[in-house]
Amino acid sequence: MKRTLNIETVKKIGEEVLLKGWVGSIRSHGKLIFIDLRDFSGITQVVFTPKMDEKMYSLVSEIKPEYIIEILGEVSERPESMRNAEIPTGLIEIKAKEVKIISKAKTMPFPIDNDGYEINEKNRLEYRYLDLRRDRLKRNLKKRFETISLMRDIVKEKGFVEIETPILSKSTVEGAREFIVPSRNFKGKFYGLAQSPQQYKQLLISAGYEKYFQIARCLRDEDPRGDRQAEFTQLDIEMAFPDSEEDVMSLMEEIYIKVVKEIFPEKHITQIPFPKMTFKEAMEKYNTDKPDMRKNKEDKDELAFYWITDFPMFEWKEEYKRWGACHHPFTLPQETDIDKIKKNPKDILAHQYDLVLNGFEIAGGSLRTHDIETLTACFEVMGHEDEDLKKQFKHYYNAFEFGIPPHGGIASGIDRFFAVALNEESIREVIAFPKTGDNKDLMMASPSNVSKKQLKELGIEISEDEE
RNA sequence: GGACCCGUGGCGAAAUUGGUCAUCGCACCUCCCUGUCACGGAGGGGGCUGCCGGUUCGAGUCCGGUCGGGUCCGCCA
Repeated sequence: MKRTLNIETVKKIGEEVLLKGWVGSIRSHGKLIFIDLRDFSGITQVVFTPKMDEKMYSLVSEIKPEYIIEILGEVSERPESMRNAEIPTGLIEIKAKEVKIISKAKTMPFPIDNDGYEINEKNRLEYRYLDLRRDRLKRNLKKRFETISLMRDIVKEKGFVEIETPILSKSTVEGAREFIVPSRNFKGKFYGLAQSPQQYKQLLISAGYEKYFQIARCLRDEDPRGDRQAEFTQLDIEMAFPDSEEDVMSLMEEIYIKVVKEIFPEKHITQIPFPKMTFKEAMEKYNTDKPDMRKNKEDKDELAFYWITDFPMFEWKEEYKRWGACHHPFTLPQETDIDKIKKNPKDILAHQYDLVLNGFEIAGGSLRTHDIETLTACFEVMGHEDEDLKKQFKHYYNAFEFGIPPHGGIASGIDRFFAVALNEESIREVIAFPKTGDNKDLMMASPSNVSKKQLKELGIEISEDEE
């Protein structure tokens, strides 16, 4: 007999069904026993009485919470007074005829039938596979999937093509610290894990893939925060021949408006079209480049999207005593006079824009430089020696020499969006297997030691003295 | 790299100024219960208070260190 999902039972009153799932609460009244059976679709109440087969009935007393069981029974409408309006299947219940225990379960180390906010995260992360059983995380991850699915549909409709780019990439001096991966074939050399698909997507543009997108995994070896993980997901977009920044911004805007309308209908957006503010104005008025522009901060359902534009091109990096890119080195300066760029880096603005939501930066993008002279000037400002630069970005320069159209794009950190949209304080609540504040995976106990053999193959020695 | 917060049975919390205070709820085990849906009732087991050291006649309660978790700054092109 084919299995019926819990949610489908309401359509099968009077029919015999086979249900499979996890045991939730068990309410025994002696002879009459109720079990809430849980599957991915929802919960159904199953009733056991002594009328059923004697052997089967005695088996019921062995069932404990979180056992996985199979129920053969009849869907029956509940008498008026016994209906439960709280659950979608509250109108019916299953009169059990047969029961089978498929998998037993130890007692859970912490409750999973609540939201789990009060449980120490150490425990939740160590037993993440149990933590994921709770409704809150199921709901979050379902919404996450629905949103990503819709995002794909929207950009696909507009002719964008999703292309996967390498995770195993190259380490570069600019940007976030990368995780590095030792090469076995070339001892002493390392890959860098991609901190974003930035260069790849620009090269795809040069190759004529005019509208690119990717639900892309990015990795950065920086210290995490409540809104940051070493490993996170971006909706990454790039397009050739944009008429202006507006082309990119309006696309991202359209995506988020649709997502809110269809996936989060209970939410309302403060202002459409999304208002714009220059970086200068934001810093002067709010002393931050990601101001929280909600009108009523008590309102859980308010989403205040805001564009911050006209970022400076360069910023002084005190640590290295040189100029660095405010966004990234490929950003197109608003100044076309190369001499001015070199002479007054601090005054140069960039064609760069960030999307802010309730005080969180949820997207950042720019038009990119597409002529070698400007690109070279920018690198010179940032103090890279010419030779050094050519080595680092050789492929990039070469590609430019073969021609690349004007282009621009944006990347949206969707974990952050989900955290805000799902009223979660931390993005860990919208990621299935997140890591701790020092990038440990408590469940897998990673990072971990590797064998001497593995190290030898890689030509790596671990020094004994750790200072 | 830095600052701050937290650490009591499986989970969550409580223990006046350091002195029978290791308590409560949930969970767990046993028994009773035919209409519950956070079922109800009776009884029971389980901790020496993250770890190490110090102060004190005496520390869960004070001090130092350490380990673990969190928040923030740095960092995050």
